[in-house]
Amino acid sequence: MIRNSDAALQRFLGRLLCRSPLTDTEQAAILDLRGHVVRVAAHRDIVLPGEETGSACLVVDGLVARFDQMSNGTRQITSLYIPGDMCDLHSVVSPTAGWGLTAVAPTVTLRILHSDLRELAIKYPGIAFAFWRDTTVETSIAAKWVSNVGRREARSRMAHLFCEIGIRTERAGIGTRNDFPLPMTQNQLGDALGLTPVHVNRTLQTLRQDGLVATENRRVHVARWKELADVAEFDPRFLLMTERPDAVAA
Amino acid sequence: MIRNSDAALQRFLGRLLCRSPLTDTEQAAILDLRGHVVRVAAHRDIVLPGEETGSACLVVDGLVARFDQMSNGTRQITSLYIPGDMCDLHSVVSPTAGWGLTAVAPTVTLRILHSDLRELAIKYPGIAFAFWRDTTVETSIAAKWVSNVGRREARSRMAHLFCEIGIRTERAGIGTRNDFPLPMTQNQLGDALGLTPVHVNRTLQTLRQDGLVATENRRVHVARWKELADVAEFDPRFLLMTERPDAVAA
DNA sequence: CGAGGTCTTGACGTGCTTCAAGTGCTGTGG
DNA sequence: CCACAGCACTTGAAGCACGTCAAGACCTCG
Repeated sequence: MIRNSDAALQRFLGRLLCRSPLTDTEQAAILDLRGHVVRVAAHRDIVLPGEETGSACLVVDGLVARFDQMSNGTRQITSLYIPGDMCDLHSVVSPTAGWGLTAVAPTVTLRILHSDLRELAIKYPGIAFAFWRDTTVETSIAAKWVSNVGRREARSRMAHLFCEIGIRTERAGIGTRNDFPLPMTQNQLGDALGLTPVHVNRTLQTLRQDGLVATENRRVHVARWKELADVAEFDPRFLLMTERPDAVAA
Repeated sequence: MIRNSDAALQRFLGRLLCRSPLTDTEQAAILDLRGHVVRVAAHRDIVLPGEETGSACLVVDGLVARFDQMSNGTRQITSLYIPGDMCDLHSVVSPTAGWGLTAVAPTVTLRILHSDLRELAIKYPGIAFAFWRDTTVETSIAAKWVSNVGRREARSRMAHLFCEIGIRTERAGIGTRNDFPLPMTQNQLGDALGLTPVHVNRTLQTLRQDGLVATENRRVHVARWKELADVAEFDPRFLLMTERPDAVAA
């Protein structure tokens, strides 16, 4: 249990360091954060739309989604959080807005008090900047999702999501861009892409038939990264990683 | 000229104060910011996709859009900035990502050095938090755009944009929710909503025919706010205004 | 007075949705 | 160890929202 949460904090720190320099003291302060571990079953909501919580939610294992819900009950996933991501970092400065959080797959989370995070940000300006910078990553990804959903057809849209998650999981050390876990049902994939489950299914089939990706056991295997990225018109700059993720071989 | 920029800083300060408390000293520091005024003609790009700049861009007058460009040249607008908004506040902590900025209408901007803003954030922690909080508003709006484009049909989507801009312009003191400037062509409206200009035209017509809105001279007149908000399923919480914007009469 | 952008309209095509049914898997209780 | 319930996935057929193409009207400004 403690092992898990330490590993998660380490991963969170890695994510911050990927974009922001932090002194040893600051790094130690991050790793000293405490929270309690909460396990959530797949398809269980963690925070209901509009609900306010006093703690942020660090993903230790599994997959979490932020979603918006329409009045007819259909959902749109607006961001995905993989292990090492802090779901509610922005709520340190802003109370929750009307979004919900749900466990896409069986998930382990570490709940960390907003007040603890806020204290850290006040005490260490470097951490405040790192946190701020980390939330801009979310903005950038959200903006990309807008153009993805607004201007690309299903096939390209799905390819783009695969590329994004591939790079992010690789960066988090959970998989490689060519083979990574994506524990979502086709239904949830539809919620993320703004498509119906039926069309997700058919679109996925075309990607498979063209030999671009294979899926098995909730993992995505990318057979030809370059071609997939072409279909997606994928430009990784929006992920705001200072190390060029392009560098790695395709 | 100086008058203009003072008014813009005042408006920017008002926007910050709407969500963050600032001491008198901090407020004065914001108002003391200096920049140079740049006028931009309609349809002129301010920052090209991928370009980096050393200054943020405060909208004094007009309308600015952030956009993403597909390889075939089509654009998707990912955020709109009205007078008093700072376009590139997040680039104080993150270099530009691949987005472009364009003047939707004839626009006056005030360019403020990132370094000046960063200094302010370092010197006054209250300002750092206010800036951070301000960027979370952008995230929240972007997330709402995802669900808007992903899960709503054209009519509802357009209604939602009108509601959003109505509330934001009202808050900025530029108009009321029932009558506000929206200096966009139907083409640009399509770029914001993920629709073709032709379909924007037809959709707008249905809203007009149903007596919900009227447009003239680049202004939107909302005839029946309540009904428009219903069509949009508009819930203003995502704008993160501490004062309840609902309070005002419909 | 002409050029070019903006808006409008019509006809037609298509990507995606909807509805409906059926298959296969997995886990659970008798 | 089998029966069955429930969910995920798959497939087909039909419909609709929106895109595409094309042309014409209107407006503004040089």
